[in-house]
Amino acid sequence: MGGSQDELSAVFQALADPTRRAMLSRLRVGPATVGELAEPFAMSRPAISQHLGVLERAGLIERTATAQWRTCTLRTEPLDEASAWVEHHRGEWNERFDLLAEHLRTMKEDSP
Amino acid sequence: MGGSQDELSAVFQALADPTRRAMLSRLRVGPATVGELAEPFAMSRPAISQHLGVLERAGLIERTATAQWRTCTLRTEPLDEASAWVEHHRGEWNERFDLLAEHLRTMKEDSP
DNA sequence: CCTATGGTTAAGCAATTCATTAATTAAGGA
DNA sequence: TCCTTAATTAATGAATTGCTTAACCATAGG
Repeated sequence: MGGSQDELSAVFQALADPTRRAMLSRLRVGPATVGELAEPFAMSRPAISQHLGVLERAGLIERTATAQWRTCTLRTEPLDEASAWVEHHRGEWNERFDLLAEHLRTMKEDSP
Repeated sequence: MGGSQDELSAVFQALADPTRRAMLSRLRVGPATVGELAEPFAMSRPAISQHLGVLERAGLIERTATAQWRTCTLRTEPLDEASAWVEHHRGEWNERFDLLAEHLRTMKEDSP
């Protein structure tokens, strides 16, 4: 099996947890420190750190260090593969929708 | 706790395994018996049965019994929620794309 | 009834997941 | 230097996952 398969598994695995999904939702607004990400959750910091590790290993976030803070940034590329898989399995109508989506995506790539 | 009990988590968890994804891909072509689904995999029947249990609990398949065969059918509804989540987190351009998708979806619902 | 076929259930095991607390690293400020 | 803040690493433990083999259930057909 290719590494691409495992990548996709890692992404879906990362998304299979409400805490991690909430973290990604927060990061959609913009980058945040670990403390800011931890704030909504009644959970120890090491637990937060481990969740961020899962997200980072799946390629869904990036952690950059400035002083004693780690700023986390959302990375959406891995979601493209996940999206492609899901959309491809959503039935007959969606197959036609996929073609439109791909067309629009191509148009976007071709534009500045 | 290891298990997340909400529906969306169960769907992503079910998709986080290459064997289960391959099973769903096979079912996209049409219904299949457990034996037919098991055929591509070097894996015991109980293992197959357990994977199908995960898919069924996530709502992604339906198992109906006729004689001694269990026919499995793909159910795509749970993928809608997963798709919505993923699409919603795929960045700025995709937000605009979401609007288009929703518009098309509405048009589809309004048509016979 | 007996037996083969198609699947599931039960029990067990190694590996992983998700959480904890305690210790550690690293930077900033009095 | 000492102390606080920010976050990670280490060690631990309970629960879950993904697989196995052995036993079981249900149906079809001599």
